[in-house]
Order: sequence, then C-alpha cells, then structure tokens
Amino acid sequence: MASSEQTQMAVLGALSIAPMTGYAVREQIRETLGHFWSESFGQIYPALAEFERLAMIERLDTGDSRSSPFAITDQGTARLRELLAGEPQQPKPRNGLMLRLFFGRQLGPEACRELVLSARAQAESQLAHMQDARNDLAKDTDLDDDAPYILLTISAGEHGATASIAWADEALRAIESLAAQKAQPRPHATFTEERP
Amino acid sequence: MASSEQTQMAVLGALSIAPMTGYAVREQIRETLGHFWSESFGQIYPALAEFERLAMIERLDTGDSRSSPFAITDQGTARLRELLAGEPQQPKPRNGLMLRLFFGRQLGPEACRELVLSARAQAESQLAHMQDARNDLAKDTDLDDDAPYILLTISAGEHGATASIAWADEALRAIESLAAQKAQPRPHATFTEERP
DNA sequence: TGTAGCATGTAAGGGGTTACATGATTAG
DNA sequence: CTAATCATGTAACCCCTTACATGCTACA
Repeated sequence: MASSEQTQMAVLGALSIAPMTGYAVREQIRETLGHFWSESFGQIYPALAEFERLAMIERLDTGDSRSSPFAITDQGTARLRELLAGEPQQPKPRNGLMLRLFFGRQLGPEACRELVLSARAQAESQLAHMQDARNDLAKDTDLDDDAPYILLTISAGEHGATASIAWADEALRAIESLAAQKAQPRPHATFTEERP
Repeated sequence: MASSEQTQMAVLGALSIAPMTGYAVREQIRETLGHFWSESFGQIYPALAEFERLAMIERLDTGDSRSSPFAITDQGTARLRELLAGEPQQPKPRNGLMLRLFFGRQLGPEACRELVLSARAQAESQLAHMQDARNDLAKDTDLDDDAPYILLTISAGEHGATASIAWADEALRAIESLAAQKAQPRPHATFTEERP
C-alpha cells in the first residue's frame, strides 16, 4: 500500500518547490536530481494517489485543458518536514567499476584502462552538467528561497566529479606503468600463469 | 534460481584471490570492499551452491575440523573473466543526504548543518580506513599480483573521501552565512512563513 | 494524418535484505 | 559453563523497475 518514505520524500519535496503533474515530477527528478536520485512512474503515481487521499496534495483547477497539476497542502508540508527530519539511510553501495578494478588482475591492464577512461568521461560530463545547473539556478528567480540549499548539492556534484577526474588520471598513469612492466618482464621470472 | 551476475562476480572474485568459506566471503567483502560493495548471506550461499553444482568452485578437503573452504576452478575463473568483461551497470543513485539538502529550506539551516557535519565525520573515518587498507595491503605479500589493482580502488576511496571533506567544509561556511542572514532579516521583510 | 510528447496508470517480476533456524567450535 | 564467533542455510517480504496499456494533444 504505502509507498516507501524515500519516495514520499522525493515526491512531496518536488511539489514543495512548485505545483506540477506526476509526469513533471518524474522529469524534474531526472533533470535536477538525476545525479543523486531517481524515481520511476511505478512509484510516483501510486504515491500521488495516496497523498491525494490523505489530503497532503490537491489537484489545482487550472483552465488548461491538458494538465491539472498537484499542489502540496499544509498537511503535506508538515509530513515532508517530518520525513526530512528522519535519519538518512544510504543504500548498500554497489559500484560496478570498483568491483571490476578490484579484480582487475583477471581483466588485464588494457580492459581496466578502458574502464577508467569511460569513468573519466562520465565525470567530465557530470561536471559540465553541474555547471549548467549552477547557471540555470542563478537565472531562475522563482527559486531564490531554495537556491542556497540546491547549491549545496550542485557543489557536492562538482567536488565529486572533480575528484573522479583526478583519480582517473592518477589511475591511468598507474595502469600504464603496470602495462609497461608486463611488456618487459623481469629477467628472473621463471614461469607465467597465462600466455601473453 | 540463478543469482544475479553482480553477486556471481563478487563471490567468484573473492574466491579468485584466495580459497575461503562462504562466511569468510561475506567478511572479506564487508571489510575490504565495504565502501563500494555489499553482499548478504541470502545471496552468497545460494550462489555458492549453484557454483558447486556447475563445477566452478570445489570444496577443499582440509584436515581442519571446522572449515572446508571453497576454491575456484578453471571453469570458475573463465566465468569470472566473462562476467568482469561485461558492461558495469551502476544502480540508480539514491543519496539520502543530498535529497535532504536539496529540500533543505524545509529543514532549516541548523538541521542541514548537522547533516553535513555527520557526512564530514563519515568521510574522515572512511579516509582513515582507506589508509589502513593501504598499509595492510603493503604488508600482505600474498596479494602482490592483485595489489596494483586493489590500490586503484583504495585511491578512489581516498579521493572521494577527501573531496567529501572539502565539500563539507565549504558547505558549512555557506550554511553559516545563511543562518546569519536569517538571524538578521532585511528590514523590508513584511511577513514570515513560520515563527523563528 | 501520423508521430512525438504529455499524462496516468498497473501487473509482473527481479534482486536483495531481514529475520529466523540450526548447530558446531572456541575462548573466557 | 556459557557467551561469542564461525558456519550454513531458507523463507518472507520489500522495494523498485520494466513493460505494457491507454488516451489525449501538438505539430510537421
């Protein structure tokens, strides 16, 4: 029945910034929170239905033919604050890149290099996205009250992406020296586990 | 039936480093991969059973009374390499801290400050843990072949933790100036949404 | 006029955790 | 002796994603 508190928080939070349709909630979460949050329709719509039943949100009666957005009510805002005050539980980590590198010996230096390069590219693109977000935020005067908080998350994204790029460059150097060692094995090596 | 490829990778990977029991696989993943991976017994034991059936691992017949560790077979190693070569799919992000800060206006500066402080402490402890891991790795000569790859992941953890700390310090300054603003509201403010 | 985007939903299934059950061994 | 740790499993449940179904509107 009840959707998870995580989902409730994200959906009520989105509506706390501006009234919008369920579809728009999804879009907003994807575009603005995409780097650290995600929700799918399968969660959003049931949550909205539940919230409407509990009078935490209500449909706005716009003259607009095709959209009738939801707006958060006072009860909804109260519930949101209650949820936000709870302890943040971060999900169990599952970083596929790190798992592969950890067992990188089985993959070999070349494949690891590809992985790191691809991670680096992702980080670059995230960094660019964050800087776009920063500019958009500065322009949108509707968000003045939320902006200082949103900036904290943008800054976190930038720090993270910058760190990833620095790590990747360091890792690439390490992998190259590994590959060089492999190409010119020490003379006293007596056997190899696998052919080159 | 078949456990997920993610789990298979982690379990076979652990056994590729050294033979061990299922219990030890869990411990190793928690201690060594804890910052970027996790597996629970509910997945490890079924996976081990399946692998044994498929002859990808086999029980070692140690004289030891209480433990009979699993060792990876050639078929298991082949399967591991196949799995590692697949595209890493990272799970949808769900960062509870960032979600809360994004909607931080509803929480207020004080609560946000607590959140950032707690995140900073976590990062500090992760950094210390990473440096311990680096030392342990240098001492353990059994891991010489895997060490260069494992170092890549330790370095990533260090970069990430360092970035988190730098971000937290910046965020704390931003929050403090926010709180100062709130304490001394501009004279032309006409009403407040909530009492102080 | 048809295709792309907006908008709302639902049902099935997957992947994972938690909690429980059990027993053996070791250490205080 | 008994408490903690090692060790192996399983069943229920939860959360979430995917895929499908539906219809409307804007636009080329």
